[in-house]
Amino acid sequence: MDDMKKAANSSCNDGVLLRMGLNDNKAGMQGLDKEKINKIIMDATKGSRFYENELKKDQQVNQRIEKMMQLKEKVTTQQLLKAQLQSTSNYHARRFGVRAAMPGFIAKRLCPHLTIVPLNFEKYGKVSKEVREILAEYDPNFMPMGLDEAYLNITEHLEERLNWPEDRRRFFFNTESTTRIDKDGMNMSAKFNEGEVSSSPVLFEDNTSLMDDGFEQRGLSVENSVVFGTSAEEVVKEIRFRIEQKTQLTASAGIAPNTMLAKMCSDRNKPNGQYRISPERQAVLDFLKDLPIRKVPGIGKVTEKMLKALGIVTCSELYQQRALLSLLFSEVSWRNFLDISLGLGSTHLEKDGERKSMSTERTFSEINTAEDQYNLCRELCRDLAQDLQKEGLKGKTVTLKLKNVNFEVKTRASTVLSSVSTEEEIFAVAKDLLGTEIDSVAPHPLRIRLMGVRVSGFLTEEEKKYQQRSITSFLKSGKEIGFLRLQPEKSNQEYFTKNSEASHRGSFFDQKRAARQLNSENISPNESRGKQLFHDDKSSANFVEERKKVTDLQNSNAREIFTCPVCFEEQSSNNLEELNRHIDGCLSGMHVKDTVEISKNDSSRENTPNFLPQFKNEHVDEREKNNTDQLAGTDQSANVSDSSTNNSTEKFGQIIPDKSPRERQPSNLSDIVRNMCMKQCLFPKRISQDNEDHFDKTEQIEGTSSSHFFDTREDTALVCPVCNSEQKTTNLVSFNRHVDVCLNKGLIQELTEKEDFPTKTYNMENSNRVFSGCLSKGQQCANPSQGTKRSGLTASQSVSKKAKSSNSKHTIEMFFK
DNA sequence: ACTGTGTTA
DNA sequence: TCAATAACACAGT
Repeated sequence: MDDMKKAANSSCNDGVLLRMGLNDNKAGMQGLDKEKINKIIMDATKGSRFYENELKKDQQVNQRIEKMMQLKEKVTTQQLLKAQLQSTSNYHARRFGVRAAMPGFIAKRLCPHLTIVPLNFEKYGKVSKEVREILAEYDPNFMPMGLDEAYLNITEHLEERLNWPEDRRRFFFNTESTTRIDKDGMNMSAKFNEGEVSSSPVLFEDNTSLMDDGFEQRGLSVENSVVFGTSAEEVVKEIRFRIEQKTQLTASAGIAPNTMLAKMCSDRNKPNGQYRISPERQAVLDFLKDLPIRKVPGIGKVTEKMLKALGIVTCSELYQQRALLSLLFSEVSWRNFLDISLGLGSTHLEKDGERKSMSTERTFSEINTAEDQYNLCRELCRDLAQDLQKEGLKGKTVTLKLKNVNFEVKTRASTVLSSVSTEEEIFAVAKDLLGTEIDSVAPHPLRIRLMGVRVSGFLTEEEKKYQQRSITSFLKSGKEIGFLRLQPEKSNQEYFTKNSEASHRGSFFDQKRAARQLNSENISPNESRGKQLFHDDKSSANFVEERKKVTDLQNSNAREIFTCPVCFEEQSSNNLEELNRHIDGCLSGMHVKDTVEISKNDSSRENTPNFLPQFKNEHVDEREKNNTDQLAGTDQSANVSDSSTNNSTEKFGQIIPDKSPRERQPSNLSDIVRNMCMKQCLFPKRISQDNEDHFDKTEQIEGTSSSHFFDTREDTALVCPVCNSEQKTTNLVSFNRHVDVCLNKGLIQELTEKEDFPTKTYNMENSNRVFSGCLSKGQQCANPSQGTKRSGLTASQSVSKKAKSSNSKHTIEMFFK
């Protein structure tokens, strides 16, 4: 405990150095003299405004940590125990809760044997077509990430490759600049075999004995060539070899069963090497065991520091402290932490979605006159407008970013009702924001060193369509006059700019000028008329957009046939909304059914929100067992709800009360565990018997009693994402159950053996009271599915996409994403 | 829902 | 190394 306090109150110097990124946990710094560099930078920056600001920021972080530690002090043993149970079961319920919705989808999400290869190019290369061409040979769907990284799934390539003749795996050293390449070649071979887990001894041997006339004729002798094997490692070596031969760029790579691990792998042998984590559970855990959390993508210096204050440095500690983390951090965060500690990551390479914002910003030496600032602002708007138009984007929100000479950053945003894209349109908004800021420091000048403009809130593709349709139909229909009468002029003004300059500053002339600017490229020889027309035009578009949205939707698309993921009936519909309505209907129908089936107990419901998810799960599982026919529907409804928005989860929680009070309030720990195990059918026999044999038995029993709905259609083997072992069953119900078991394994063990509990000082003798206690009203409710907000101690993470998708409504997009 | 700040890559 | 760009989480309103 004292250690943690010390860590939290770490000195300012430490903090600043941390902030400045001088922390050698990340690869690449190992060889450098950290102390020396720190000193140099300290000397260079001490006393500067920059340095002062870094200090300030660091103190803010320290405050956050302090707050967190205070919170931690208040955490009771009871809460921790409760959290221990919940964190794991809620976690798995949510993460794998989508189960039955779509067999194929799930199977793909959980099981594929992926090999993902991020390539980190050493030099900042124009990773031009050439490279890309090479990568596409191994995975046509490879995903470039930024300029210097790409993920590819070479699973299929590996299969094909097994049958390839050797010549197809033979590559030549570049012969054009012989001397250099020879040298490179030697370096390459040396590096290839250096420090790699299972480098192939065959590589660079055996080649000399083969002579081939064809090669000789082309001036390519086998001495100048390499044959690569058929393993994943060999493939990646081949890729790196080819890239280097073609582009002179070296790359490091990682091979692992998911993106997160692959990324960390590629970090391992950074300069010019590769590393592989085999997809066995133990290999993953070994890799993670002593891995500093800082290495995990998404965990930056702040998160690192905060976790360090809790005594967490490695990924395994992240797992050990999961109960505490679930109390101190937001749900998104701690689930991400748990994901990390279990080595779970995304196994499919999703195309990154549509962009959400576009911005441009510039740093400069101090600018403090309003005139310069406005000019600069206009310039930024011009640049941004160009970029926007290149991608054909229009956005509703304009954000101005300012950094003053003290390095303090401010952003000011304004959302307008009609989306903007031209220089004038953007500037019209941005200049107001800028004006407000200038005014706010008046009579002092606004002294800035950075200005940026961002546009966000883009129309979605569909919205674009409607708008275009609306505008064109509007123009054609010639109903302007009728519409004009509906909208008084004043509201038109406000329609365009919410922060209308007229409202707080800006004179009449300002308005005039702004209007002129806006109109300059539009139309209208007559100024006043032009202004009117301009605004009216915008407003009309909006009006039409809103009014016609529904009808446009209905008329827009040809009828298509979808299969409802809930009732599995084919739905012929001409738009998504209709379909979604159907699905919602299906889902709520299920809810109603559930409600009727389960007796409601209001008094206990209020007292037991914390256990809902667990019992929800039980509830489902029990019926999976007892009534396979009905099960298909109810299970799906439950699980779809699981993955849906907080709203619907909440609703779900309220509608579905749990079981009888006796079960809800077990009198002691072992009762809880026993109940849990029996209800969830996780451990048919004695829970302390926690071995692999168990899984098989479980599967055999359940495999026979499960509905066909849950059978995977494909012949793909299911691989448990937790233990990474291939499962014999093709039945998703039993497969999911296996995953449950895996996830709960450690927990159950801990609870039964009463050891390995995060902080050993917690008194387990309290356990008898823990659960009744935590059901009382006064207790802090930490149930995530109830939407309880925690204080902002959270760290963000790149899983957000995951989080988002599991938060999306039960719309069809979710299933066909 | 929108805005503003902070973290991360 | 540093600036620029983008995404996202969270909190406050």
